[in-house]
Amino acid sequence: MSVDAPFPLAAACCAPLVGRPLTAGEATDLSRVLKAIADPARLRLLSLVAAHAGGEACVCDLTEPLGLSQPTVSHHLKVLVDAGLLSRDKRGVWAYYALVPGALDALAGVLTTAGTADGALPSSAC
Amino acid sequence: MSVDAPFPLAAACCAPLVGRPLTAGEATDLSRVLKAIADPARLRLLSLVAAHAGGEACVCDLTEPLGLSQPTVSHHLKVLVDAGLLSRDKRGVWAYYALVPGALDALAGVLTTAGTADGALPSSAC
DNA sequence: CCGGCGCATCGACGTCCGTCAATCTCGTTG
DNA sequence: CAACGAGATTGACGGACGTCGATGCGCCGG
Repeated sequence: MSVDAPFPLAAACCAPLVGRPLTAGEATDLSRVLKAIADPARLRLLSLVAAHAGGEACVCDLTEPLGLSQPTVSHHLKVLVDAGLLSRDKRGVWAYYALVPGALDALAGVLTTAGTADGALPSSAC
Repeated sequence: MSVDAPFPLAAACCAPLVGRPLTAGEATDLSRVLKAIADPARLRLLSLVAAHAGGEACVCDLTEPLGLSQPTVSHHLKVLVDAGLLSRDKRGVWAYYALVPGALDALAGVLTTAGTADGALPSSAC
């Protein structure tokens, strides 16, 4: 029951954080996604998945580089999936995780102080 | 004693998160800055300071919009200053907080999956 | 059909975090 | 010099979070 909003990033998107004060709801939604990546283990998981061959990796490929137990890695992966940053694809016995295209870029766009007036975000963000 | 690294963003900078696996130290440094903004109250503080006239605001301007007590607001501001995202300028009795230029953009650059190959970060990031 | 393997879930424990009331410091003002 | 006000610090409390061992669930090979 640790997840109530399946994709809070969608609500946090298009809220530039700089330029106008965030409402309490916008801040809560955005903080939900930021909390998902504000952890060393989950940051390393994201980079490990992104750097893996084919852009996807299974749990067994991630436990050893992190030095964490398999249930802990599975828990962190679930947090990232619930935040809309990773996708899960179960093929046979293995579960392959991959980056959701545009998710991290949308987050970066929210933090950018340039005001989204330049070409930093082509079309995948909103 | 809650702060040991005065500017962990400097170490986390130029670590793209995507493209090569993060080391444990890089992930810890980056998570330190992300934890600073992964809070609804601190996100609203950042947007309130940025949207305030002159780009700076004192504590008395921030307690009422947030609905939090003065010590709590002061605590959150200290966290943001320690993370290198806000600057504190005490003039007389009042303490004025302002955004550190380029800090949020550097964070956004770390999250961007484009590989810093485009013109998203002009020159202030690294 | 059954044993093994990959992964998710559950329950528990220790720690960290957000919040507040109370207090302290220190410029400003009368 | 004394009183006031803005802000920082302290101590304490409740809840959330990260981690693990044990267990449950599906899929595959013998």
